[in-house]
Parts: sequence; structure tokens; C-alpha cells
Amino acid sequence: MASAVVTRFAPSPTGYLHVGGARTALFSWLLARHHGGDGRFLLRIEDTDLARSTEQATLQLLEDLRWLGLHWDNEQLVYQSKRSHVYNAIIDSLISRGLAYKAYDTPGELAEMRKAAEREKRSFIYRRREIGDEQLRRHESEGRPHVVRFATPVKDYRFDDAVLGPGQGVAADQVQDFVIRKSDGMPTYHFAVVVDDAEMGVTHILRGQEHLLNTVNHIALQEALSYPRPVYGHLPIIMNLDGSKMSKRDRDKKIRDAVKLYISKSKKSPSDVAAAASLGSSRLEGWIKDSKQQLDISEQSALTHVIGLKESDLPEILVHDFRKNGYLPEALLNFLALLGWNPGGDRERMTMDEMVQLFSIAGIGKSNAKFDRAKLLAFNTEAAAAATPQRLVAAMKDYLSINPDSPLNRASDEQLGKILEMKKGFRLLREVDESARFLFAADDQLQYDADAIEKVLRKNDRHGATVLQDVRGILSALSDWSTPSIEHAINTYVEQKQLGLGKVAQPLRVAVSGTTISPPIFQSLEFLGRASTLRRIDRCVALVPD
RNA sequence: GGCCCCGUCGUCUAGAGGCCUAGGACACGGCCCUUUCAAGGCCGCGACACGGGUUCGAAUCCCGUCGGGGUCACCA
Repeated sequence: MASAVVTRFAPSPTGYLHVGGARTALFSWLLARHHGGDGRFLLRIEDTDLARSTEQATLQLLEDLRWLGLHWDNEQLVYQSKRSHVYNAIIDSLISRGLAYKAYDTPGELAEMRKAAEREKRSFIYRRREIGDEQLRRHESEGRPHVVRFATPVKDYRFDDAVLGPGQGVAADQVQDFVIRKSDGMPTYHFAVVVDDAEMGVTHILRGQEHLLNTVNHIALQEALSYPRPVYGHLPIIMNLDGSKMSKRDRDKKIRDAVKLYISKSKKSPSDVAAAASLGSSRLEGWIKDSKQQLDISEQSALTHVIGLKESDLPEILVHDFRKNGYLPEALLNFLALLGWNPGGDRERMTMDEMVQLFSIAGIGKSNAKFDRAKLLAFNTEAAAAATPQRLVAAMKDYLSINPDSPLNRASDEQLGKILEMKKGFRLLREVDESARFLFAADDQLQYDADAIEKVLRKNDRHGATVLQDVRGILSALSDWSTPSIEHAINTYVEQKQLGLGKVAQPLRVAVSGTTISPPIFQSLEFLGRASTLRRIDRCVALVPD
């Protein structure tokens, strides 16, 4: 029997899934699925940081993973916060064997040691500091807070990385005694990750390159606990196009800049803005001043609404952001897979099944990759073009479910299907949404673009408006209200009058949509219906100045 | 700054000593199609970071320089 491949994704719950995390999850998932029945993909929630972890954040994380279709094989999710007893038992035995010890340094002392290291231009290395028995007893009787540190055996630590190659690690002079249990009694990431991976039988660990040096700590722990060493593969990091790190804070930054601009331009006070967005004014002002503070999703959308910043103006960072802007999960996944991995040769467009079949750690690259949204957009366009009508309707409904403000939420499945068909060639579902909204507006509420009216209808002695009048008569007399019949009638008119089709189509477009851009006009008219079409033409003609 | 990783078109990459006057995709530019916006078709622009070696021969191997990134938490 082939030996099993067990991979895992072990995020800490901080809300919706970051694209970097999504790629890590994808690679781990692909590796497991590539091994078919012998492969398992496990999910574990690393919530040892009690202050940061919330139930809602976990739910959001799971929502994104499900949307991507990266299903995990363990029915029961593993929460590290619920396993303290397991970790403590092991830590206590480590202490009794002299392999770990309690350390009583205060934060101030540690900071001082770090500063000293910095002054001497060397790395800060914590090694066990001998304190007398007497002082130890005094600390204990005082109940002074302490951490537990692992007494890392001092030697070279080297391991073979499946991505970066053999001989990774550090020399003996870089090893240090890291914390394995925090003063609040929770294990640190380094400890919990090693114990859990061993207990869950994880054989292959794919994670970001920022973890490369952590591996040394993990190996040292594995040796002390007689755990097998899994295969490690450290993935290149995904960066912004400008080379900065892709961070949730990018969205806050964009909003913050826009808010500042808005406040200075509109001459409104921060507290006005805060009130309009139903935020506390101290919350808003604190956030404006401190770039480390972050808004949550509902605060973000309230604020952007107030200052007129659109969702599509913000950089997508989280999987949820892409979903909200109308990307298809298969396109995101295909694009993400190619950020750091490729099957060799010129192969780019792949289905999930193809990726599963072709995936191998050997195809993972070593250098960091920049996230180019333009390419993702092209992938999405192709994925949408390749999707079946049913698939697109389902995707559109998913999009609408998290964009509740869209009037398209009133559309039936059949109507959505028609709209999607009209918009064939679209790039994003958001584009379909925004370009089809006029179909759901009230006839007497439609907004007209002044430039469009001027250019298409008023110019040249109201030529466009005159054409509209003619066309109105033709349309009202039409016996069959269907796309072919409308098209035929208009074409006949165009030939009679020796006009270009544009001279008729554009006025019509403006009249029913309010702008010079819309889905194909004849199909739009059919969709709107005769009554609406005529009402809009009448109202529009009346709006054209002399 | 110490330690560590990386370095092919603007971007993602193919390339594992001769197949490379370096291939593909996206972006960009031009043309075509066209009732708008897209989509689509065709053509084009465009890179082996630099300097030394090794070799008959290097994008591919070695060294150095430069550049980018990671890490130096009681966060993961």
C-alpha cells in the first residue's frame, strides 16, 4: 500500500480568508487530492491567541473555504483552544525531564536584552539564564508570572525543504530557547503546531516562506518528543504589484486616504462623518490617526457608503472581497495556483480536476510572486465564457446574496439567465449587475446622463430626439414584441432613412438606459417590455432641451 | 543591522550546459469585426540584474557585487 499523504491547513481565525492563505490551503488540498484515496486534507483552527480569535471569524473563514470548494476531510474541526490539557501534560513532562523550564523575565527585561543586541548589531538570542534556587523559590511563592521555554539543544539544525532544497535551517549560534507556553497558560503556536501535526498524522506541511526559520524550532521540538519529521515545503510569498506585502490593511489605507480627502474637501468635521456612518467619533478619529487600527467589514462598508467610495475601488485582499466583486471561484483558484506553481510547459487554464491530476511539489517555484489583478480578470472572463448558463445563474445568485443592495435581487432565475446571456463576454458579475440595473428601475425614476442627452439627442437640432419620435411610432405599432421583430423594424427604418444604425440605436439606448452604454439594445428592449420602453421614450424626449 | 531565502519580458512563468537569434499567458500598442461597452480575430513591442570564472559551448554550474523579500514576539 502506498503510504498515506496527510496535509492540513491551519489558519488562525482572523476573519475572512486572505488570498495568501487561500493559496496555501489550495496547494495543501491539491497535494492531498492528487493522492486520491490515500490523501487526506485536514483543517485545524489555531486559536491559541485568545484575544484575537472569535467565533465569527472562524465562521467567516469556513465560509470562504466552502465557497472556494476546498473541502476538508475531518468531520470534527480541531480547535487548539480546546486542547490545553493535552499541551500542558506534555509541557509538564518536558519540564520534569529538564527539557523545558520556567522563565520569569519581565517584558521590560526582555526589551532591554533586545535593545542591547541591537546596539551590538547582532541577532537577539535568548538562552537559559541561571537564577539561584532561592530566587526561583521566591518567584514561585510570589506567584510571579512566567512563561515556559524550551531548552533547545545547541547544535546546527538542518532540514531538506521540498520547495527550497536541501540544507535549510540555521547554525548552532542562532538557536535559542523559545517560549512554548505563554503566561496566560496557552501554548504558543510553535508548540501547539508540532503536537497537533504529530497527533493528526500530518505528513506534508506546505506553508508560507515566512515560516522557514520557525521550522528549526519545530524540528527541535519533534526531536525532543520523538515525533517523526514531516515533509516541509515553504511557499513563495504573494506580494502587491508595487512589491509591498498584500495586507488587509491595504483596504483600510485606501479608505483612510479617501476619508481624509473627503473631510478636507467637503469641509465636514470627522464627527459629522462618524455620525453619518453610525460610528463613534472617537472610534473614527482614532482610526484616522492610527494606521495600525483596522475597521471591520460593516464599519468599512458604512464609511465607504458615506464618502461615496465604491467596493470596486478598493483592493481585493480577502477571498470574500473577490466573491463580492463578482469573481468566480474557479477563476480565482486557477489564478492562485499559478502564483508559485505551474505544471510545466505552457499550460495555464485548468479545471480543478486537471490541477489535481497535474499537481506536484516539484512544480512549485522559489521566488515571490506579485499579484496582478489584470491577469486574474482575464482568467475570470474566460471562466465565465466557459461556464454553463446554469452555473452562471448560480454564481450570480451567490453574488447577489452578498450584495443585497442590488436591484437585481428582484430578478427571477429566468430573468437572470436572460441578462447573463445578453452580457456574454462580461468580465465580472459586478459588471453584469451594474450594467443591468436600469432594467429594474422605475420608469419615472431613471436618471439621465446630461452629457448623453446633449450628445445623442439634442445636438444637430435635436436630431436624435426626432429619430426617437419616429421610432416610438414604429415600436408602438409593432405586432410582435420580440428581439428579432424589433430589430427588423428598426433596420427597415434605418434603410428607409439612409441612416447608420448607430444614429438610431444610441438615442434608443439613452432613452431606456439613461446612458450611452448598455447591453445589446434590441434584447434590452424586449426585456423591458413595450409599455416601459414607450414610457421611457416619452419621458426622455420631454427632457431634451431645445 | 545579524541570520535566512530569492533574482528570465511591466506581471505570472517555460527553460534542469548545446533544441534559445529565449517559448507561452496577462498587460500594453496597432489593425479588423461592431448599434454602445465588452468579448473575439490578426500583428507587434518586450527579459536571462551586473562582474568574474569553469567549459569547445552557460539563462542554465561556481564565486563576488547589487537588488528584492523573510525573520529577529508571551502573533500565528
